[in-house]
Amino acid sequence: MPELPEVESARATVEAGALGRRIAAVDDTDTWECRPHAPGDIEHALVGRVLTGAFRRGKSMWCETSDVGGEDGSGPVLGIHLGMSGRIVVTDGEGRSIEGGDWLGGRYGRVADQPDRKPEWDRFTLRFADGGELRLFDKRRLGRVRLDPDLSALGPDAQQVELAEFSARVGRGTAPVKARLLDQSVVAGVGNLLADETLWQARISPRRPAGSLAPDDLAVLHAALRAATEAAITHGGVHTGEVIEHRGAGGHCPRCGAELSRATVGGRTTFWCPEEQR
DNA sequence: CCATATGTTAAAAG
DNA sequence: ACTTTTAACATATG
Repeated sequence: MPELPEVESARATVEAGALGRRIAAVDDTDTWECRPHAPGDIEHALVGRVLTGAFRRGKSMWCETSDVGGEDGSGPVLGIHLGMSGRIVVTDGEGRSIEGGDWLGGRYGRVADQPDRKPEWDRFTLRFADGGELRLFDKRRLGRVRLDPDLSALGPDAQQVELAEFSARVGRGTAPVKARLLDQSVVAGVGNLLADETLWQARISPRRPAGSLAPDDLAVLHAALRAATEAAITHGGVHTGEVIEHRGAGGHCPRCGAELSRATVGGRTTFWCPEEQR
């Protein structure tokens, strides 16, 4: 699931439910997701501390920490990447999950049950002194947890980048514009589905060389990215995009009815409307 | 067995 | 040297 909107929901969940709770134990024994740390490294860094803030840039999120009663951010930083299938679950002392965010009516601190998940897919766990937990469960195991992550290679956040910088970064090169949108060092946060939705909204072909886009094209693309991102956050995920539900064999454009084209662009399966997207 | 999957990245190619 | 593409990564599912 995770593209920028899902990571933002995860960040909001951590912010709403996990801050200020004393960390009593840590399971960091998955040496793949916690690489290059050895088992116990993250545990020793975090036990006895509390999370003091949850932040995000693109698809990367991180939590600042402190000693109990200490100054916010004085402890190590806990970096989390959800990979292809990772999700965050925060539970209260009774085992009920806590969700935060501006989606589905904008209720903060909502308590809800967590659907289908298997315990063996838990890859990393913080156990709080009150009995609750913060878990990363990740079916495909491509997520990552690490201390003091290096985020210097990330471009500006796709939700916040302004038009001038967006145009300068995206509107150059010979690669297909979709490949540039997917490049996290150009702009951070756009994944395969959000790219397709954005390009569909902007009526721009994913195959257009990025450098061929006129300033007006880039302005439309920028607006479409902002709109698609905001809508996905509000509606609960990138899968709620207008064209996303039509991605698949025999899918048709929900605007004009033309059959969607399918090809690999930027290394990923891509759907677009051959009539409207030029 | 083959293809597919909402991500990242090292290596190869251009 | 810089940009672009491909393959590999670990795992599940149809």
